[in-house]
Amino acid sequence: MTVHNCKIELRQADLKATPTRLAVLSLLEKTNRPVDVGSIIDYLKENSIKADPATVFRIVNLFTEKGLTRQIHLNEGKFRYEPSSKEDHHHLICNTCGSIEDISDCSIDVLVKEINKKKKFLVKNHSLEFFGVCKQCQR
Amino acid sequence: MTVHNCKIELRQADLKATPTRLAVLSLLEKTNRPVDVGSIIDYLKENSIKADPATVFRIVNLFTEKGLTRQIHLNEGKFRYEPSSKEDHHHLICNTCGSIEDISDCSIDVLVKEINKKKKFLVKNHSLEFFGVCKQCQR
DNA sequence: ATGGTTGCAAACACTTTGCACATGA
DNA sequence: TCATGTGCAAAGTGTTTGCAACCAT
Repeated sequence: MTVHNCKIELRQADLKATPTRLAVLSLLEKTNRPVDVGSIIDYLKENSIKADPATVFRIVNLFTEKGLTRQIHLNEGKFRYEPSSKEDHHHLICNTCGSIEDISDCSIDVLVKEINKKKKFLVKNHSLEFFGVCKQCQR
Repeated sequence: MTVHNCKIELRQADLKATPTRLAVLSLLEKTNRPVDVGSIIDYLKENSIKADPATVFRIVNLFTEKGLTRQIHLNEGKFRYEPSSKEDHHHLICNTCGSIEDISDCSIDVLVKEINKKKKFLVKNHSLEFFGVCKQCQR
């Protein structure tokens, strides 16, 4: 996702395209794992974009509100964010090395339908994460 | 779960049965939804058991470590705890009224097996929560 | 020009930690 | 008695907020 594309994406969400927002969005787009605010700040620093933590929190909250990103939680004490341009998926989190792998072919829809029928509960979204040991760490 | 049973449970986990621990454990056992530390402290206050927040955090962490409780996260900024005596289950969280309903008949095992086969990832545990609108709030 | 965006400082919520004292077994 | 549990105070994260200055459109 180029910076130009990010600009368009921001405009479509009715957001001004400031340097910090562009940087955050393109970082999220290009990183293949959910990112927390701390890492975003580090990344910005490395790229000589100075931004206050408060601003970054405001940005990710706004992005999430506008549907540009998803807020996810991997049982840490903090939230992570990933672009909602990625198709709906879930994660395999390795407790040993901390790697995060995506899985997308999740047949959760069946469950959702069943819940709707049995419990009359209208599922809007769900979180599903798997914790364990990745292939590399198993030896 | 009686206080006496809680004593036994604590002893089995190699933990001294102090008044605060007994109270926390029996609260968790008798409450039918996952409880956060704030609520535990409120409950203790109401029952004139004075306990420092630090102590309560230590207690739930110890309980979780010893396998007496499970730590769960419902996309809030904090953790909740439930007794692991309850069979493995998941939750339906209503975004409107905040109600939390259990669902236990979750056919996730199939998924877990598939992940193991396809990705060679060894799943130790998983989190699965559904967010949406409960029956009552749908009108 | 002006309304949305940011930096700064302060505050907040949740959680952990060190240490001295207290207590259950 | 003595290892273990607790209270208190302090500090550490992660996150939000108010306000004045700033900047993208």
